[in-house]
Amino acid sequence: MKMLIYNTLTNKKELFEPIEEKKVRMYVCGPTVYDRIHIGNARTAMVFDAFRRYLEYRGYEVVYVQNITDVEDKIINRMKEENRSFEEITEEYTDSYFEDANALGIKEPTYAPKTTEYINDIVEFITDLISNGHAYQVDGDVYFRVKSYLKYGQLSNRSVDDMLVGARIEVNEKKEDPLDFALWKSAKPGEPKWNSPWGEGRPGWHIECSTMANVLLGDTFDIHCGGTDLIFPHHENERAQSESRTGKTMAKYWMHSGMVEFGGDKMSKSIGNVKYIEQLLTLYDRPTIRFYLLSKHYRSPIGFSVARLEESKSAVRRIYNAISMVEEQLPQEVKEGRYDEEENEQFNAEIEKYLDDDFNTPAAFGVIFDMVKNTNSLLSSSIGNAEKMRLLAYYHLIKKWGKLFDIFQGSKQVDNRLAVKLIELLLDIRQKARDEENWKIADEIRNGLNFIGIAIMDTPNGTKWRYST
RNA sequence: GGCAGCGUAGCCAAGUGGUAAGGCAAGGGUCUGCAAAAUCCUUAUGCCCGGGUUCGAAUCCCGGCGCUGCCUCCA
Repeated sequence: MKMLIYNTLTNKKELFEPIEEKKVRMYVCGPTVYDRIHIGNARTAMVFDAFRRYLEYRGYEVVYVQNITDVEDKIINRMKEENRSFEEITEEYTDSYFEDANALGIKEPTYAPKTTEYINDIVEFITDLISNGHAYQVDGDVYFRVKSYLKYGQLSNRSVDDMLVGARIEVNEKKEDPLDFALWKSAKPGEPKWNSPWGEGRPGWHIECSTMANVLLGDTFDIHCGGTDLIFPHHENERAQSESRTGKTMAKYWMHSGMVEFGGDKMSKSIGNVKYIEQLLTLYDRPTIRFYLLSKHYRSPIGFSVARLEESKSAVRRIYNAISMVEEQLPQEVKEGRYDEEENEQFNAEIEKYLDDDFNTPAAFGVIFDMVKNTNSLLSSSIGNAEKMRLLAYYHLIKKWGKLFDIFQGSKQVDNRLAVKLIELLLDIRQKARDEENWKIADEIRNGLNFIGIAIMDTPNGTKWRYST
């Protein structure tokens, strides 16, 4: 097995070789808890969670760290705007993050460290940087000395000289150099604060990730992930801090997921095109949203629109229908669990081939649809035992990958016997109406059931029903 | 201006040297009392434009054009 991943640090696909043979340690930049998460936040979380699932499928033990940033300017702004306490805000949005992530089928990280619980480690980290000359204190602030880290700019492919040309660098007379960034900020009245050797204050934006990654994953770990918008300055600065402190490589591979674009504009708070996951989940189910987000390569930008979600909904339904039809037509064989192993292996290998190549989920989905097509084709013709075994090979394989990526739900289980009996009763009545060619009554029942989410299919083998999405 | 990347059918999207996967939509069948969120088939002599390399290019090189992200709020 050879797995390739695109490394932002080198701008090319590289053979993935974890530090420890069977273990992968990865860090994903998680949410700042000042608001509900939107589709863009969800993409990053979902893409790397899916990649984690695949690594686990491939036999790696994955230590997956995704932080919760609960100290940050945006939280403080929100505090002021809403006149609420710091704790109220961070607790509310930490809870809502996990609620939304859970609803999307994103697995719990191995560790979900919060900045506020690592203040001592952060202070220690900064102390080390000051003592080895990479940081300096001015009044109650501490800044990182960018020019002391020779590789600064390597991750984001820019030179220190070019950065100085940019006009957006904040003028701050306390800094030795305009490029230097804050490790520790002294507290202003009313802001959350912690004690430190430099006085009361709070950590800067980047230091918490460096610290928590170091504590939980060690000086050098395998993969550092996040959205492309974090490459600069966030990841560049994290790397500078960490490597200046340890003198070692922080992360072997840097993976970045593309942005979600809304109407040609990036989904940012300032534009106001926010689609909260909370809202989205009332309109589309989890498999549809997951399929949508995973149906484009993780590194490319993805357009967000109702049309795209509708497409995904139809596509997922197609997979689901094929699976359901096999279960309906071959219930006994499905239970027995036998299938054509050669056929299964062949298609499985193809899916793995694509996923091994920089986690190409859209290409892998293509293979699933090939199997769906084969399944439907076999189902609609009279077949012998060999074909049946092929059919079952597809069935089990589609279910396997569908489950791994959670892109379709299994048959929706009916948990209400009374409801089922009522549906069956209505279908009996409808059948009687149909026998008498009373189409008005028959259609009324069909439309009525349809309205409450029950789809009716008249087939040569009788009337079938299923839940529609 | 700098850096990274993108431009493939009506829409979405794989493919990065060997002759264009897949999805949605559409059209035509099947099924049906009519239907369906069911199913089958069909749908790019061509991959932004112009050169070049090659037996062979969507794929590599050069030059354009257009688009996106980042350049201290961002996942």
